[in-house]
Parts: sequence; structure tokens; C-alpha cells
Amino acid sequence: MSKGAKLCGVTQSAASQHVQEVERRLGAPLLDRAKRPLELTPAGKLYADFCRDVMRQEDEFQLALERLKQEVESTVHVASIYSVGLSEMSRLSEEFSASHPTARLEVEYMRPDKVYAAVSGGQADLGLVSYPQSSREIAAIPWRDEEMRLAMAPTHALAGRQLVLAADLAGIDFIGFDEDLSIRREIDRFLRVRGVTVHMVMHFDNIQMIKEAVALGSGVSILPARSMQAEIERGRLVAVGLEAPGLVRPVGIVHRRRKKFNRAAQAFLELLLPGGAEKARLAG
Amino acid sequence: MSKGAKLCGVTQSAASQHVQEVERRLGAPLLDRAKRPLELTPAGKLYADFCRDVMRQEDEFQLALERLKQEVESTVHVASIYSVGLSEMSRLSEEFSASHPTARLEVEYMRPDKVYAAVSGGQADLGLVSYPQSSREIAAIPWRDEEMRLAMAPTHALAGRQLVLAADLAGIDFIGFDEDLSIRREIDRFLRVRGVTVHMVMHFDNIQMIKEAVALGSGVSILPARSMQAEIERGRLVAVGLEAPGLVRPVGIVHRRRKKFNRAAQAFLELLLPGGAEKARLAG
DNA sequence: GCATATCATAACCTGTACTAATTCTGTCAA
DNA sequence: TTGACAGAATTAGTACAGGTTATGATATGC
Repeated sequence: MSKGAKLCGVTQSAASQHVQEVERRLGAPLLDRAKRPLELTPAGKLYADFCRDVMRQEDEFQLALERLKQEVESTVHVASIYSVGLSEMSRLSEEFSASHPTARLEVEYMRPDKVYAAVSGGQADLGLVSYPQSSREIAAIPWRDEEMRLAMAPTHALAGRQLVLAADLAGIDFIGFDEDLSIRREIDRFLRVRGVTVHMVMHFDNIQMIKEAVALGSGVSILPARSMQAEIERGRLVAVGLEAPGLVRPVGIVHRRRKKFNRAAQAFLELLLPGGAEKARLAG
Repeated sequence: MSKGAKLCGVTQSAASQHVQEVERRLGAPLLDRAKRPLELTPAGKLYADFCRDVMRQEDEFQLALERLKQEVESTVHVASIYSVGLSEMSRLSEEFSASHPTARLEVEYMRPDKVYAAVSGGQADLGLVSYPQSSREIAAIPWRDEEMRLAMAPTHALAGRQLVLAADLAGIDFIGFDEDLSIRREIDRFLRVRGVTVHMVMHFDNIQMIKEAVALGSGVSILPARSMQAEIERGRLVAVGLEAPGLVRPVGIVHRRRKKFNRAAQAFLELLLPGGAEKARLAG
């Protein structure tokens, strides 16, 4: 009894009282006190086994929890729209793992509405979207404005130009975005304020398809310059600048308000945007 | 949270504080509080599983404990010397189960020293021994004095007698008990004070073997009358009374001091000896 | 933006579980 | 037996974990 008390870091009295309290609760003696040294009764053996089982289970739980905490603390989940670009992202990913070797970055590409849902639902720490929208529970931080250029097949009549004016696009065969996308509305506005109407021949919900159609000569389009880099290098597309003030696509970082970032998320935010973690904290 | 609190019979505040305390201890949030209704985090799910496991184990333990308590409360373990007699014991056993149908009686036969050890060690609630000895930790209650008679083969010269005097035994072939047994010392004393010496031809540590030897005509012996009943009925032995004051073998009930009896033990003691439970209590 | 539901926080209170001091009990040796 | 000793039980006093009530903060739906 005294030894047990010492092991538990309490006095002999506390141990004695505790054992008696347990016996009272269980309604059965755990120790045979008529003999010294004290012996366990059958009920005592049963209880000891039970306690050992529980302690073993607690150990297992603690271990699992530590693994989980490690996991959660060290990986940042990013939800991104497709058009941020795989090449851009792989560059970021390399930079990140170089500067933070213990952290892990997990990027998942999805439609814009899914990005918001992932951030809102907590599956993603950060979201990358164009035309970022704040809301009650989502905070947005501007990241960068991507220059938009006129995309066309190398064989197109305008392919040799250094600059294209809005007026040049009047009546042109045009491949656009679906009407429910922000980028579509922005392009429409750009053309409308300049009094230009294009001939919309097709529309898609993603950049990849538009690039395909443009390369096949179905028409021209206005796309983020960065998203065409690979096709331009391979000579499949030509991109020409638009008249100043040009068209830009703002890309932003969204996150859930009041949710504090783990180390990895903070680090990634800092990589995207020096001082970004502080900005996010202020944006709440 | 409020519902959970109600289920546990505490206020919402207590529940909220408790969850926060657990989160602090574990170092990980269990609930995602940014959304209502509250959702479990992965750590929360892990913890909930752990708790459910522990509760299930506790239920199992409680069940096992109840069974054990039932067992302990309702069965009396009796350790008895062999010579109390199987027929006597089976009669007692029947009476007991008739008057206490919910209780169980478990009798184990063993050598006298093992009876004391079983009682002392707590394996037996009660012990039945001849020439009962009290000690520091063993209390003895006299149960009954068994008449001792001269045992002989039916063909023996003394077999026709109504009564045998000590003097009749001088120089007779005698089968005795081992020297370390109380009953041997008592018989020796009986003969010595009467100035009689017998011719000890064999000795055994148990009545059964003595009866065999007597029946085979190897000699006479002095044995408890009750222990010979079956052999007398079958005509294998003859028992003749000894001169008054005759020899008796006291049989007693022993139990551990300060150990309180369970229901079954009390009932059995009462059956053996009306008022016995009270006597035992006083004997402590 | 307001009403409602629900969770967090603050201030306070009580019973549990501890410590220190003392008494009781079992064991062992003379 | 008896006395000495070790170790457990008991007692009295106290700190604090964990409760309560009251109030403040925050999300959700109209």
C-alpha cells in the first residue's frame, strides 16, 4: 500500500482512502486485510485486470492522438482551381518542401465552388480562386493579378501583332467561358464598355478546353497569360497583349474566418505572400 | 452540447467547461466550433471511440463483478476432515439446499492441517476438525462429541460383549492412528491412565485404512461410532461400547477470526449449530 | 438586421481527494 | 505470551477540481 502510494506520488493515507472508496463504490473488498502482506481478493484481481486493460487502451489512444496531431500540425491542405496551373504549383511545392522539410503540402484541384466548399468545410486550410469572394465565413486575400492576353492559333490573322485593340475583335469568332463564371462576366464587361461585340462560337467551364479549341482554330479567346505558357513554348498557341488598360484576372487566397492556421499553413501562406499570415490574421 | 449535458445530468456550462478541459489536456481540439451544429474533429472522433471502448469494458467488468459477488455471497466453502463422514455430510447438504435453495454448499475433504490452512488462507469459510484448536487467527466452536467405541471384526472374541473395560484390552493387537494426530494422543491417554498397554500392530493416518485392517482381523481399534455405521450395517465390523466414562472425540467448527461470514456461511453454521452464528461472532 | 438557439465565460460554491498526525493491527522475536 | 516494529486505518483539516447560476458572445434563419 505504502509502496503503491509512493509510485503514484501520494501519501499512504491517500492510497488507503482511495482503495476503500473504490471498494465502497464496487460493493466488494479488493484486498484481504487479515493477512500481511495484503493480498488481492478475487474481486481485487478482476479490478486490477480491468484497470490494466483501460490503461493499455489509454496508451494506445495517446499514441494514435500524437500521430494525428503530428499529421495535422505538419501538413497544409490547399484547394485550388485548375487554372492556377500545374507548373506554377509544382514550382511552389518544391520551394515549400525545400524551405520547410518537415512540413507537407497537399494540393487538390477542383471547380471554384468546390474550393469554397472545401475551405468552408475545413477540408482545406487554404483555397486558391480567381475573383475571390469574401463572405460571412470566408475571408479572401488578394494574391496576384494575372495579365490576360488574346489567345489564337499561330495561323490566325492577328498572330503577328504586337498589340490588339478591342476594336480588332468586333465580330470575331470567340471561344468563351460559361456564363456563370466570374471570368466570363469580366471579359464581357471589358468588351461591352468598348462597344465591341464578338461572335461567341463555343463556351466551356475550364481553360483547358478553351485552349484546345483555340489551337484547333475554332476562334480566339482571352485567357490568363500564365496559363498558356506551355502551349506557346510548343508553338501551339500565340498570345498577344491587349490594349492598355489591359484586362487582368485577380487570383486570391481564401481561408475560413476565425480558424487559426497550423505551422504548415502559415509557412505556405508566407511563401505565397510575404507578410500574408499577418494579413490573414487581421482579416479574421 | 446542451443535449449531451442534459443526458449526463449536468448543466450546459459544466459540459462546455469539461470538453474544453479535456481539449486542453489532450492538446488538440475535439470539436469544430466554427460551424453549428458542432462537428467532431478527427481527434474528437478518436477520443469518442476511446471513451466508448472504455465504457464497454467497464460494463463488462461490472457484469463480471456482479457474478463474482453473487457467487461469493451465495456459496459457503467448507473444508472438512475425512472422518466427519460422507453420509453425515450428504444429509447436511440435503437439509441445507432444502432450507436455503439459493445458497450453495461446497465441501472439500482434506487432512486436518490442510483444513486449518484452508480456513486460515480464506479458501474455506468453515472447517470441520476433531479436537479443534484455537489460535491467534483461528477460532474454534465445539460442535459435538462423538462416542468412541471398540471396533473389531465380527469374529473377534469380544464381539459378543455389551461393554468392554479398559482392562480387557491389555496386550491386545491394536490398530492405531499415527502419532502426530490428536486422536492418537487422546486414546493413548485413555489407556495410560487406566494402566493398560496394548500391542500396537499397525497405525494409519486415516480412519478408512484402520477400518479395513480391523475388518480383516488384524486387530481391534477405538474409533468414532458414527464413522463405522455403514460397516456395522453390512456386518463387516462390530462396535462395542467402552466403560464409563467413555471416550469421546470432540468435533468442532473452525473459522478465521474477524472474517465476517456471508449469508450462506451464516446459514450453514446455523444449520450445524442453532445459535452458532452468534457464538462465532462473539468468538471473533 | 433582428430573433432565436446555442456555446463560452465569469463569479462563486461545494464535495472530493489530498496531507499531516495519530491510532490501530498484524508479525515476528525473545 | 509479551513487546517492538512496520505498515495500514482513521481523523481532522484544507485546496482545488468541477459543479452552479448568471451573463455575454456568436451562428443561423427569416
